[in-house]
Amino acid sequence: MRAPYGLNIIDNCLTCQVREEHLFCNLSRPAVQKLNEIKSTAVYPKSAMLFIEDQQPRGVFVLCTGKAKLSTSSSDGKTIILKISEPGDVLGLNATISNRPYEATAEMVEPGQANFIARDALLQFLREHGEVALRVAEQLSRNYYSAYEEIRTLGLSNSPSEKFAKLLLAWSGDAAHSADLPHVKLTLTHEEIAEMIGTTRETVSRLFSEFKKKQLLQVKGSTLIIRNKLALERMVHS
Amino acid sequence: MRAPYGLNIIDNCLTCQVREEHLFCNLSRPAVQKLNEIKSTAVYPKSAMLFIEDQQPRGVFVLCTGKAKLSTSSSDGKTIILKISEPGDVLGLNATISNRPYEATAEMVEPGQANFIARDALLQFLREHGEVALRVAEQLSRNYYSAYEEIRTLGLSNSPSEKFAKLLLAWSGDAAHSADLPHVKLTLTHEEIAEMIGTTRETVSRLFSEFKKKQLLQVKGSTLIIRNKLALERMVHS
DNA sequence: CACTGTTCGTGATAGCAATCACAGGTGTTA
DNA sequence: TAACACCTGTGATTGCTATCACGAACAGTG
Repeated sequence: MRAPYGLNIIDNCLTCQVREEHLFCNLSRPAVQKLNEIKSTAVYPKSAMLFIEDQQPRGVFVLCTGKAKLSTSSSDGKTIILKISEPGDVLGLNATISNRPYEATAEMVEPGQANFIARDALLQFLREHGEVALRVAEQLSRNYYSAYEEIRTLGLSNSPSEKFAKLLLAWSGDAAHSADLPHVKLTLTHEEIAEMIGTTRETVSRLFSEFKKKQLLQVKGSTLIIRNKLALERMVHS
Repeated sequence: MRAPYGLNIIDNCLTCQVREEHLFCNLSRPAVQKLNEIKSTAVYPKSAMLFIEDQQPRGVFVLCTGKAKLSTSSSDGKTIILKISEPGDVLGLNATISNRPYEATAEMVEPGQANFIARDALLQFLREHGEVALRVAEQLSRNYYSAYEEIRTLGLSNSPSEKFAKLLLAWSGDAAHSADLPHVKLTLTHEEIAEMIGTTRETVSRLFSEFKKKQLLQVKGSTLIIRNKLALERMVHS
């Protein structure tokens, strides 16, 4: 895994190509310029920690390439995964804005690149560019919504099968379709899936078996195929 | 309950006396002035709905007096209570900022008074007063943190007793102490408590019995006394 | 290729909490 | 004061899932 990190750094990933809703997109020319001055780009290997729960916030990370896992854990070792962040996501924004400790740990699950913006520089920047502060508010609001969804999932659906179905549907949402069936690349272990839906590894294993038997899904190597999206939606039925 | 609502309207509760962290506090003179122009005050009876889940956001409510219950529910009737809002809290901010449907229902559990600020006026106001936009970001960030805590509670602690202990500790946090023991006014039904910790009414009843027997708490009329805070903290042990 | 560590599948068991059922309280209205 | 609606306590039962236990599959490494 000692690949040539440091090579092929994407020059300017703040100007995003991907999704419109991202922070730092479609900004005024001077704002973009200033951002480029205060950001610094780095490349991270797999399982690198961008930041760790309870650390004082140093600043935000804008993920350019790769994926990062956001998780939190309790004193007795139990862990929950809150989100798998994709390129374009801004990590550590809440902690940085409110100057509270990072509420989660961000760990790269795939090697990738991220821009770092130090807290002081960011706040200064926001004060100078009021337009962007509102964008930050919107981003925080989106963060809140996804946290909120998480609460609904954990609080309202008690059975693991329901939560598992919900997760599969979320995955199939941003999946490639081939022959009309959504295909998802399976990058998480059963253990990690368990941490996402608040259950145990064994239960996830059994859920896979059960869902395969019911023709809801199919696994080919590391590719997961959703075979009956409708049935999954009925299980969630909310 | 047909009390003389409309009387005794607190003149200007936006300028807050209570807590410094509240939005709309310590603003510049012109900002306060403008706020007073665009707000409108109303009085709500018990169980009045300020807004309902999935409605298009009309604007934000700043609670002046009384308490409001924020809840969300699934199609099969299960409900979770997210938060009991106190005077000074801003309700509906996320939905209003991001122009998505209200994510929860806000219902008055005690009669009270609230200021309403319509969405358009608020956004206009924020654009004109960049200073406040950052404050809004901070507020959203706080909202996120409490949502986050909720996730941790629901996701990391599986047993109802643990969650119940956590709730009691949260209550005792802002409680009056008499003879060194925290006293809490019990305004919620067991049903509602159950909805806060994601369990059933019966289980809450049993938890009360169990905790009484273990000398952890005591109930006198509608007053709840925490008798052994330390033991509760050990149960949560995080 | 043997070795080691991780991931995965699945049986057996036990315990906890949801569910159902019902009786005793409390408060409110006519 | 009677009637009613709601809240509270508690028993009995059942089902689900965490836990323990083990072996198989797999990947990386010397």
